[in-house]
Amino acid sequence: MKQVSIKTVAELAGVSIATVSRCINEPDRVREKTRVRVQEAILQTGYEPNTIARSFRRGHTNLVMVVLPSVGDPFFTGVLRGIRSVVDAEGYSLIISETQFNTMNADEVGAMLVTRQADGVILLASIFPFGSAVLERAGRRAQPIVIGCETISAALAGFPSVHIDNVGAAREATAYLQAQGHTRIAFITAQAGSMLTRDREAGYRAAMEAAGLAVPEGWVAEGDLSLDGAIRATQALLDHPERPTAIFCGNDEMALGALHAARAAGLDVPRDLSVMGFDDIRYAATASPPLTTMAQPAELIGERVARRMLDAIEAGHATNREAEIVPHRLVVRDSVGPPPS
Amino acid sequence: MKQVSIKTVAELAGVSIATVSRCINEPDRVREKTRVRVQEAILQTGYEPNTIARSFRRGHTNLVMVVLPSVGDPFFTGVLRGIRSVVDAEGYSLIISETQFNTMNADEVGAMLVTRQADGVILLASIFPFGSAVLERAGRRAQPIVIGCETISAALAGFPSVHIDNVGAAREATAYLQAQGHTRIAFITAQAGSMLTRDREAGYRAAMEAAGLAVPEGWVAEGDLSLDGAIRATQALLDHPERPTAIFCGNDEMALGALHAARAAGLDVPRDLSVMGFDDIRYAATASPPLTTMAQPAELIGERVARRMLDAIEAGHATNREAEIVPHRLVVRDSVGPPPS
DNA sequence: GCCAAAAAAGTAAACGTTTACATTTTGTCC
DNA sequence: GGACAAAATGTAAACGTTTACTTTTTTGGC
Repeated sequence: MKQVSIKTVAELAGVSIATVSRCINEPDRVREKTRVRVQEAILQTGYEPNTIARSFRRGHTNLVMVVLPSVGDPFFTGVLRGIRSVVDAEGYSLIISETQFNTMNADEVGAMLVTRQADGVILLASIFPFGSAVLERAGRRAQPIVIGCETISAALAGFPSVHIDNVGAAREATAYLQAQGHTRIAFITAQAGSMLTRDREAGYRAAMEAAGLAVPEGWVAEGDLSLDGAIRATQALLDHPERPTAIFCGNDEMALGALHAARAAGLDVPRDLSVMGFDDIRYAATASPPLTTMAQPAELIGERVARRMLDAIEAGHATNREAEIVPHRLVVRDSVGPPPS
Repeated sequence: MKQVSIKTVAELAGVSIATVSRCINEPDRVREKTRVRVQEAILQTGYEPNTIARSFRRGHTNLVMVVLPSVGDPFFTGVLRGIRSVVDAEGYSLIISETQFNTMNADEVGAMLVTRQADGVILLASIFPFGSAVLERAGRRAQPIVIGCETISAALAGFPSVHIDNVGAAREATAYLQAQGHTRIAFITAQAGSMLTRDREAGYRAAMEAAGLAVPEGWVAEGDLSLDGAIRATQALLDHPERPTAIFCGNDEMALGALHAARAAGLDVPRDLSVMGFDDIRYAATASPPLTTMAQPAELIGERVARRMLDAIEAGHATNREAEIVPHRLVVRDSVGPPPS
């Protein structure tokens, strides 16, 4: 069956295809009488403009690509919600690519851009190697990349970015644990090599050093960013010869795992062990016990990132390449208490 | 700066554009010597094929649209992972549209298809009104819709679908609660009008009726599919003059909320109250207490749905319009026990 | 009713690819 | 080395829009 194109409509309405196109895109420029005739023809034929042809002609797709570790991570879900709220309003759709916490090949991202599949790319996950290919190409085309993750942006001065001060926030979280009396504080990080919790680990270490506290070998455990990984990491920590009295987790998902592992080991949180999270995902408040955590404004980050992306697309290049720092906030609930005496 | 097109490459390599195109798409059909010359020209110019032009010419986008309530719902995250695993391998990308648990306007879905923005649509959320427009148009174009949710497919005989037997599964879950000795079993459903838990509610009611048990007014509470909604619903249930001894939740997210509400009310689960979930999301096993739930094979559903979508795209029409039923499975953990005496 | 200006509509090219068909080159066999 | 088939390459059209430019029609003032 043949596609009904603008030509079909034009013939039925007895006008030229240009007029039909104008009826759709700038109705003010055509006479009322013709307009209704064309409208009728459109209805009658069931015509819908062919998006591909339109994109082709216009040179853009109205598609924004988002690269993130996983849509299932509640933190990224929040960021995504923010992104969606702004791009939706402007008629853009989202192509979502998940790295599953691996490092995405930069060439894939570059290809996406250079290949014009998307009008821009929002990077919430680390890609590798950063540098030459992507930068050069994206630059040459003036196609926008906006970043929503500090550790990436650090490596990439010159790209617009939106994020919290991860180092500072982690330092504050650690300091809060110290203020409760803890001196034996462990940290659960992502797998080695991942950049996702790198700054948080740095903040943790800085706070420990500032307080003159040691971080023995083994106190920084790899939790894989997952529930299961964190359960294993917590078990290892509880078996450590110098068992910590508090565990600071690189994200809330892992904190949920730590809570479970502690419970499974017969420990009461926070009486026997304190657990601190990071992100403030929606499950944090209803965890048992409710999780004390460092909140990131996920949705706000998403909104800002998307706004800047759209501005850049509009302008044809990134107008503002600065890093924008959004506020973090300590949320005190019940998973942190004084250390056992 | 002008876009590097196939023409640029052709000129540099001293061949026609057709040859360049062939080098890319059917390299066997060009002589070794020419091929390397063209390859060099491609490298030298940094040429990448323009995806839009290619899609335009080929008539498809290699994009599949997925319409779902929310990517943040762990059940749908699982389905999505399954979908992605199969479409990735075939070079398709995913456009994801979230309805946020509202009913999506069918016209939007129809437009997406008819407009050729995507090669097919996978429907995991209800859209409304189902019928005329979408059906007719999708049918006319032979553009594929595949459904991964029974309550939609029920309304839509004739579209391929993959799902569990929701009614049966809910009946079994309810029967399991009855087998533990419960007679006062409540149900937390989605908001009124939502189709998402409709069949599960039907299964619950059927099991109650089969056992000759009453379902007093107010025992089917609206939980909104969210943590907060379920917390409110649970509170209402606990205040009910005929307080139930077990609560069966339409999905695990709500069961997590119920667990929290019970704890907040000073109740011990399962000693004072039993809670049964549905889906077996990844947080179910680490909840406190670990959640007894009816598992759906989320990832499998995703894989099957995607496979059928791709087959349909390939064939140009849905080859197999049957509903495919995948198995459910009761997962017994610790949130259900005998009723308090 | 005529004229100029403004508004409306039409014509045709262009976007970058792929591909049917035509042409040229290569290889093989005698 | 000539004839012929097969392989390689080239030519040009087509996909459905949008839009710069041109032509036609309408409007309004006299």
